[in-house]
Amino acid sequence: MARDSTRPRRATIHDVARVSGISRGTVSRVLNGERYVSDQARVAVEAAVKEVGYVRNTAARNLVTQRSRAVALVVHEPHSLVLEDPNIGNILLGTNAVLSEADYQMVTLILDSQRDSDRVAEYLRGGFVDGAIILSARSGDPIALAIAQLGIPAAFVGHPTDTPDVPFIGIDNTAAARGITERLMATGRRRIGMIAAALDRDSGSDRLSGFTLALGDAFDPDLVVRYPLYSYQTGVDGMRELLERAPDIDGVFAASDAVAAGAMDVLREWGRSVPGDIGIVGFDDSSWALRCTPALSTVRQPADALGRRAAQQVLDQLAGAEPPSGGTLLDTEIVWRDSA
Amino acid sequence: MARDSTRPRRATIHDVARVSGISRGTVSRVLNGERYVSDQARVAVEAAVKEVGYVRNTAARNLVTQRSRAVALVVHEPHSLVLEDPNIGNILLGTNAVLSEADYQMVTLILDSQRDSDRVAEYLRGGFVDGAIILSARSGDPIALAIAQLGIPAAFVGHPTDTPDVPFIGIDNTAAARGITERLMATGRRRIGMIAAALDRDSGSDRLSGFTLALGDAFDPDLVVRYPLYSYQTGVDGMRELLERAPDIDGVFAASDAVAAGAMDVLREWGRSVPGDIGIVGFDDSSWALRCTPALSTVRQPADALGRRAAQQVLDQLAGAEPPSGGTLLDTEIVWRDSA
DNA sequence: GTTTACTCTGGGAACGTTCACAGAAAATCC
DNA sequence: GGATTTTCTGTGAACGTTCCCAGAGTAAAC
Repeated sequence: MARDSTRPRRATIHDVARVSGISRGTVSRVLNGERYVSDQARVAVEAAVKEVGYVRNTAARNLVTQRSRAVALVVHEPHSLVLEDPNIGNILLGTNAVLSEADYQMVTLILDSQRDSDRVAEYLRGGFVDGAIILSARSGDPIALAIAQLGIPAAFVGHPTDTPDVPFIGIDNTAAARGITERLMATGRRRIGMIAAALDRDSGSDRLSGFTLALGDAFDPDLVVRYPLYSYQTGVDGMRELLERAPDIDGVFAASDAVAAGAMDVLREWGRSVPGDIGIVGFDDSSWALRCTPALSTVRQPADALGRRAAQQVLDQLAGAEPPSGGTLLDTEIVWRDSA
Repeated sequence: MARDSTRPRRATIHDVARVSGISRGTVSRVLNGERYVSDQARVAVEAAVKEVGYVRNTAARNLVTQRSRAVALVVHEPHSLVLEDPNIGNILLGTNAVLSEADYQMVTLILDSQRDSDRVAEYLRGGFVDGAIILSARSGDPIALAIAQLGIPAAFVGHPTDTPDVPFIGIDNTAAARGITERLMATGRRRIGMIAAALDRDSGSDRLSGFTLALGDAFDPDLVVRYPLYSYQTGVDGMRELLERAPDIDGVFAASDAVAAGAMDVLREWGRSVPGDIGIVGFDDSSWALRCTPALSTVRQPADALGRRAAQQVLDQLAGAEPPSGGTLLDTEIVWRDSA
């Protein structure tokens, strides 16, 4: 290619050594801010670095130090969900913030199919990254096993793992769901239903468990409808089904804010007032919540903090800390607004 | 750290050579799928690779080949917008799909402040990546200049650049806005307003230009309200302002779907029927559009394709192609639903 | 004044690949 | 059957760092 011939060879540490009249070893020490360097040498090196426009070659350094200063963020979700899920973006930002502050790169791996899954294992084994943060909704994820076997510093975001060696950062979906359901019950509702979703994921099944626990004896299995996805459409379909099954329903716990939004639109359509006729609560405190009319009561999930904590956990392991067995559950918070 | 002592040294190409009884050079040829390797040697090497669990050391390869097989995705947006913008996620997925198919890594750099901007330039110069894809909403972005100076293979997503050397992939916001406005006029509306947003970005100002062009002599500056962000709240505030200024308004072009959603909720509040009393159109064809009632007529923006094309453009340059001067504008499509 | 400790420097070796080259072996050509 | 081409293989060198060691100089301790 034409541009290669015109682009000058990049300056190396040897150029800096030559120009500054200081040995390669000392230049390296200056570059890494080590002790035992005279001021005189430091100044000379810094001047030479500027003069020749030196910037360190990452590959060479990685080769000799046997690390890459990069951490993978593995997003193991069907592609469509990556966009739907209001938390993933925040987790990503949190992770990125912590890593870049520690001068680490974030390498994003988005994978869907089984084929990809093998590819990822390959990367992780290949030393391309020093550690990994895995976003995965399901327990028993094949990636989990690969990570545990590799013994690479890692952390899961989202749910307890089967592998005690790999720590996780998550929230207690069961307790949170129970909490907001109890709060809904405390408003005096008698016939409370749930639009459950994503029961193949821990978050989905745990939220249903929490709901069941809260209701106790008052639990009526007929008032639970089940759908595969956390989505607006799930809310639309689920609310219709609930209204047909139990026209006297007066409270609904929607498995996510998006679900709640769909449900509220159906309620409006059916002429039921919220919170007058029926109280409704969601989960996530995503941008959906404020956009509903009336504003949605929901559980705030600290997505940004999840990402930050996971990144920090990996950095700690990289610094030599033992990974805590088990994991960390971050606190959720009930945000009570006007929908119930 | 304890785990280091237990973790065995990783197998190298030398181990493969030793076990297979084939020389290092030939092993390398097998690994890279080069010609001039006997079947016998190939089989022996493949067996040995499996036996010792060999996986190539990326750093060593990068060092000698002088490339990293990684491309940076630079997202230059305030953090909050990264989440709000319905297109960024799709662009990211498109980019990721193309890169990973070509066996390239995607390194995501999200930056906000000026400090970060310097850091990114440093990475790009440091050979950490072979190329870069830059998502930037504004022309005149400082990153643009840095990229152009570096002469590193790159592509912009989103808008024309000031730097002719760096190609861009975008859409023609002006033409698209003009198109949908004309379509709205064709439904017989007489008093059409616009809720304009993000006029500091090319997309925002171009959409306003398109609107102005479409209306021609019928353009009434009083019927344009301006807000800083593409958001639901902008739609709420903007629609109220328009209704106060011109109670007889019968058509609205909202600068984005989110804006349109906010506007529609205000219209419902004010008792104006859509599309009976007033027709409304948006922009993006994001998940907002279908979620509105009635479903929103809007302009479909091929976000996934934008990401794909940009990635392909960078890969082509990496393969030796000359970057096209100027750029590529992808087609948009009017999606006509029920809101107008 | 000798030991001991600390500070600073330079250069060899190594990290794990790929590439270029030379030469052997096999296939093809006249 | 010799010359030429093609296929295949092994080895030395290089990529640009960091780490380690040896040694020189200087300061502190006895």
